Amino acid sequence: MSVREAKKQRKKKAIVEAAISLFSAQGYENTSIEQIARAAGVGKGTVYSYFQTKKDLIKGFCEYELEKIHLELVKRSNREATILEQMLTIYMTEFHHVTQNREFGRLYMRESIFPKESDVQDNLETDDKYFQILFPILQKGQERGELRKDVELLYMTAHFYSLYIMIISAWYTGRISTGEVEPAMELLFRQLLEGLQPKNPNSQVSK
Amino acid sequence: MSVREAKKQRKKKAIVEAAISLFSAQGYENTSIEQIARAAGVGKGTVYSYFQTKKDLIKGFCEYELEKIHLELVKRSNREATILEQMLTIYMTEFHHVTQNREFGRLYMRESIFPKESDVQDNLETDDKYFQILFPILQKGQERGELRKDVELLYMTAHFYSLYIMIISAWYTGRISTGEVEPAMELLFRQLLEGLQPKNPNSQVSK
DNA sequence: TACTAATTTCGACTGCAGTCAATTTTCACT
DNA sequence: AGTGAAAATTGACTGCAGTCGAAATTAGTA
Repeated sequence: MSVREAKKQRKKKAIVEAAISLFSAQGYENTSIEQIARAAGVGKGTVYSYFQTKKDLIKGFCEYELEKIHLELVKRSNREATILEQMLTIYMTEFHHVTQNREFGRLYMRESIFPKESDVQDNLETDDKYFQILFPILQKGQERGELRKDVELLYMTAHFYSLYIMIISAWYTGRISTGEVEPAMELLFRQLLEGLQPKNPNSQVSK
Repeated sequence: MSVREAKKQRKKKAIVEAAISLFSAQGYENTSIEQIARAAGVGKGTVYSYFQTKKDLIKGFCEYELEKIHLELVKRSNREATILEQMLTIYMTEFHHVTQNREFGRLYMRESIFPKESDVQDNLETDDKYFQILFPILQKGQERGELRKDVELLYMTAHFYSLYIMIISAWYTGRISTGEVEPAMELLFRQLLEGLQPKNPNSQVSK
């Protein structure tokens, strides 16, 4: 790596670290780019040559965190568990990280779920990494007969992911507390697997 | 109504209308509060006495639109149709309005699904209106034996709503086109009703 | 009507995100 | 080492969101 490249990497890292540390200490809104620049020992313009907007700084951090989460998931994964258990593990691990970084998580989800026209494509590769984790699990579920074979894997992931987003939203809006997340997720996943229709329309029992 | 009240109402309306017209003409980002104020014939400070932030102007507009949507839904609703059909009608009507106001819809969904800590409670009442529309439909579905009786109505709505958010997100991120929304929604809703598990784990047929 | 208190309106002001032209640093080649 | 082109860095500058205290308008009272 050339001297130039090395310097760039070092500076980029310094900027992200300064940003995270200041955001954590004073909050995102209360931290100015100029503060970050000074803390990182560079000029304001330099920050903008590495990150196009202030929000991109968050994204830099979150993508780094996601990397860690994905590694953690691979380690934790138990291929012998049921689909329900594996999905719960995956999404609860993810949720755990969100609780650790509530504000960052919120800003990140906003951007990745409803992105500005202009930065749509950035997120697509992050999604790919997700699919790489979920596909084999769900595929195995189909092979084991736990999941229908006539539902495409992409749709399978969509079902689980949509419930995850929904629950996170309910948590952010205060409709459910931290402790209620896991039971709610389990119940919703279970209902998703079983379906909302009665198995036998004429003989259902109220629970 | 006192003279003062009447004036306030008129001004508020003038401001919202000026905002919508300018946002539509030049986009949200390219419109300044000062422009809106001038167009509405008031001072900048006055705008801020009616709306706390620029985003609130969007919310004012969207809530007005939602009102219209809800009325439209009540008119359109056909209580004899299947749950699948009714849910499709409701969410496709909503989606139609989103397509008409792509940018507003995006900003609104961001705010309502992942709101800032400080304005969480504003959205809760809007949600109530939703439930008022969905609950009776789903309840009837339960009575008719189309839906399980052992799933709470709140959870029922959560399932459908979560898929809706997911699809909207897929549309905003360009993963699916406008024309693909309806078939995707129908397929996902159908899968949700049937469940992701095979009915009979040992005798499923690949489609 | 006249006077006072309460409410509303206003635009000058502050602070920050993001831009850009000028300057400095790095690199490739002699 | 010396030179010129390319890339990186910088902070002064622009434009706008949001604030705030002073001025104007309205309501209440006699």
